[in-house]
Amino acid sequence: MGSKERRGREKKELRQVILDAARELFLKQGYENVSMRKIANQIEYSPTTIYLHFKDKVDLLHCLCHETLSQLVKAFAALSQDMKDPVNCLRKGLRVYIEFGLKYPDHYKVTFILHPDHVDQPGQEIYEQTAAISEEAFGFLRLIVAECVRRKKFRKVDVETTSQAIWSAAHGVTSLLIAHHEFPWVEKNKLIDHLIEMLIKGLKA
Amino acid sequence: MGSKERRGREKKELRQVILDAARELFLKQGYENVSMRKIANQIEYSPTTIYLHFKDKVDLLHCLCHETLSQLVKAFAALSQDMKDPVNCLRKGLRVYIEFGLKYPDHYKVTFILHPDHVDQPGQEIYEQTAAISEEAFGFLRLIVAECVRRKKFRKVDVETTSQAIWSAAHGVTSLLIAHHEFPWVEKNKLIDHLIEMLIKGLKA
Amino acid sequence: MGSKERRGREKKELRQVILDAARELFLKQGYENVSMRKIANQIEYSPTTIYLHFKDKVDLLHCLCHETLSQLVKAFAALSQDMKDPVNCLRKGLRVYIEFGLKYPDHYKVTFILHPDHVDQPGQEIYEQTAAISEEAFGFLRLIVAECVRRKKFRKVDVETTSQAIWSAAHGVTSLLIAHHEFPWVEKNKLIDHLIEMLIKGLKA
Amino acid sequence: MGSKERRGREKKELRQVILDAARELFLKQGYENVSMRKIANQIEYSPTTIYLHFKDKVDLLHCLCHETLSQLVKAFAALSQDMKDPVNCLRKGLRVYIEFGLKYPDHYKVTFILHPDHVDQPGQEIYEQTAAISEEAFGFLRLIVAECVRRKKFRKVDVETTSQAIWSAAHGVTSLLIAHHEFPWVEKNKLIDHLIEMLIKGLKA
DNA sequence: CATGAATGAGAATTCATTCAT
DNA sequence: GATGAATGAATTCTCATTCAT
Repeated sequence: MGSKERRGREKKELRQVILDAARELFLKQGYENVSMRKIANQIEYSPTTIYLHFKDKVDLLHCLCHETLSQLVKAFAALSQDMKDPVNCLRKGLRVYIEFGLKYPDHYKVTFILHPDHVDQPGQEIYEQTAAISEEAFGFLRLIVAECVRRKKFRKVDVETTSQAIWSAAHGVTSLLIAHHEFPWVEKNKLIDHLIEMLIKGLKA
Repeated sequence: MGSKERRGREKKELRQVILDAARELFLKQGYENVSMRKIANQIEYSPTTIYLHFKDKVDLLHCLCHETLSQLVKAFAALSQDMKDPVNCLRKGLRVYIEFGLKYPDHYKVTFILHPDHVDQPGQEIYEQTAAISEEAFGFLRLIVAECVRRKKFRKVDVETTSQAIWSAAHGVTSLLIAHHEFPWVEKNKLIDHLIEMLIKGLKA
Repeated sequence: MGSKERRGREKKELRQVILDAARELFLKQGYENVSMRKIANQIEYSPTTIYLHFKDKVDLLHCLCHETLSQLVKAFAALSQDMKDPVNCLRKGLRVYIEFGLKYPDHYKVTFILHPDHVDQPGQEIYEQTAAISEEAFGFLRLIVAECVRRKKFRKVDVETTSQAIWSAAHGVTSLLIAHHEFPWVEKNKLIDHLIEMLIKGLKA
Repeated sequence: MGSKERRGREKKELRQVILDAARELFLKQGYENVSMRKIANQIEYSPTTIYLHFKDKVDLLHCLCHETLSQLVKAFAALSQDMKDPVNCLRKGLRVYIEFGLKYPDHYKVTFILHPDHVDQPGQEIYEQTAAISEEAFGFLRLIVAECVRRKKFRKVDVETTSQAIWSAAHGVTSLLIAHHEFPWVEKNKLIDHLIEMLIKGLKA
């Protein structure tokens, strides 16, 4: 039943196939509502097979997060290459961050929303990795804000405080949009743009 | 096993005891990871008893949110009595909101952070109630922003969009401060004030 | 909720009110699917109250059966008063029996279909009563058949064997119609009449 | 507790083991009073295991019925090969049916007696299957009756109605003999023969 | 590398019933 | 006579996971 044909998908490494399926399902149904069996069915392998590639369900999620955080970092890295216009760079960076959250709400939740206590287990290798890469991502923000200040695009604000405040605001929209579907939000992009512009205006020299 | 002693809290209404226990557990372990049985064990009653007070698990969550929102609404109502200086009123309002969250992180998390969205089933009575009171709370913000615009303290921004953006930002700090203790935050009040001022500056006429 | 108003029903004895409600519910939903609470809600009393009048759920059912069997016996008794035309009397008697079963399928099931083992507990007073009244009912059939033979309306068949065979046939339609809703039966009355006439024809002198 | 030894019946397909245990329990205690756990305990497997072989409890019941009906169909098929004397064929067919029930009372009860009707959900695959095979079995009876009429052995009765009436009668004896051991029946074969002859006489041309 | 079979633990929920009042 | 509060036991069913192969 099901795990027979394994329709002609390109020979991606199975590990990646699993990750992709899991991501898709977590996204559609939420981490807690996706069972290993569902993932297995989706990819037409047996549940057992997943355990050959991932220690357990949490591991799967962490790998997913790591993967996606890497993408975020890459996107940030690309962005901060070109710092000719640091304000625009910040603008774009925030967009990227927020959209990243909206696209992978479950990874976002795990990484930025949930209390780490019951998902992360400090001390585990994968946890350290996630923490590190997460810090790395924040570094870009700090960098860009610093550049804005250095180039007098922004008032002479405290870089750390400002970066944290900006992150907070960006996290705010992201998480609310993710968690509160039922609220009568104005058009999503309008909201996001408005917030970003407010922040930038509030910092302009 | 356990349901024998029921330490000296017999007087508190059982309903409230359940709500408190549920909130605490939902927070520590996440809504999906808390079973009715766990709640029952916590309060040293049988699982069945919970069903005498709440229709089901979702009902429990909704009641929890409702409770929190009611308190918040009360605080806002007091504030918006005096609108002489609407900008200051907004400032204070945001402070109130954020501090409310920091003071009652449990309530805040359950209401604004956890909120598994498959839990909302439009059409159910309790859903409408929560939606209504949530709308009521947000209404205060909208009111104040509108007043700021009307009195030309703010640019001619769209009131709804702006209100949502402000709420987002406020929620951002609140939730990050609550959930990410481990992050090397700058001094809490400094961060909060900085964010609030940024927002206000970004809106000034 | 619910047990407050107890709408203006005539002051039947509560016991009877419970019996009537239970009969109705058992009928509509089946014995196993009716909870004491459902019955209580129906009559707008508390579940506890039912236990003031009936030992337990099985007791309730037995009382119901007894009540209805009494009616059956009464109907038979009335019928067998007038034996001018014993064949017609048999015809009517079978009709009464079958329709009784179709009208009170749960009582019928308990009394005639289910293996007594797990519902009846020989030795209990109520069980003996039901057995006795059941035997009483069969007696009428025996009586009528005997009369048909005596008056040469029927061939010289063995009365006991014939009575048992007739009962078997009547029980057959009744129980199949009750238990096999899904079968594409011809019109119910047509089937019943046809069977009865077949039986009678098969016995005619 | 218990699921350790799994006495020497490892070879029988587990699926069949489950079916047998379920049949036995459904019979002794009634479908509604048998839990998946009870079945599991009986066979000394975990409840979960049952779900590897059957979708749910209803599925189990349906498979049980299907199994029984298949056997009956086979027996009928053999019989209706030779239709030289259709009346005699009917006689034999009824005998086969009744004796089948008496020989395998467990199968018979589950299929024809218990059958909680809320269990049938038209539209489900298994339901259609059961309906089909049930129809198939009944088809033999219809066939034979039709032949009796066609060859003027019987009056010009409605074939469908007559077939249903005959089945009803046959079911009647079978089920009463199975379920009501305690009744003072005349000699079993005498009763059966008497009923069959009555039916046939009642139909003769 | 992959799986089929199996399981222990636990999920939400409902039930018949009792007890103190 | 009636009830509100409470419960132990049971229900169906799902889950993450493991083990022998």
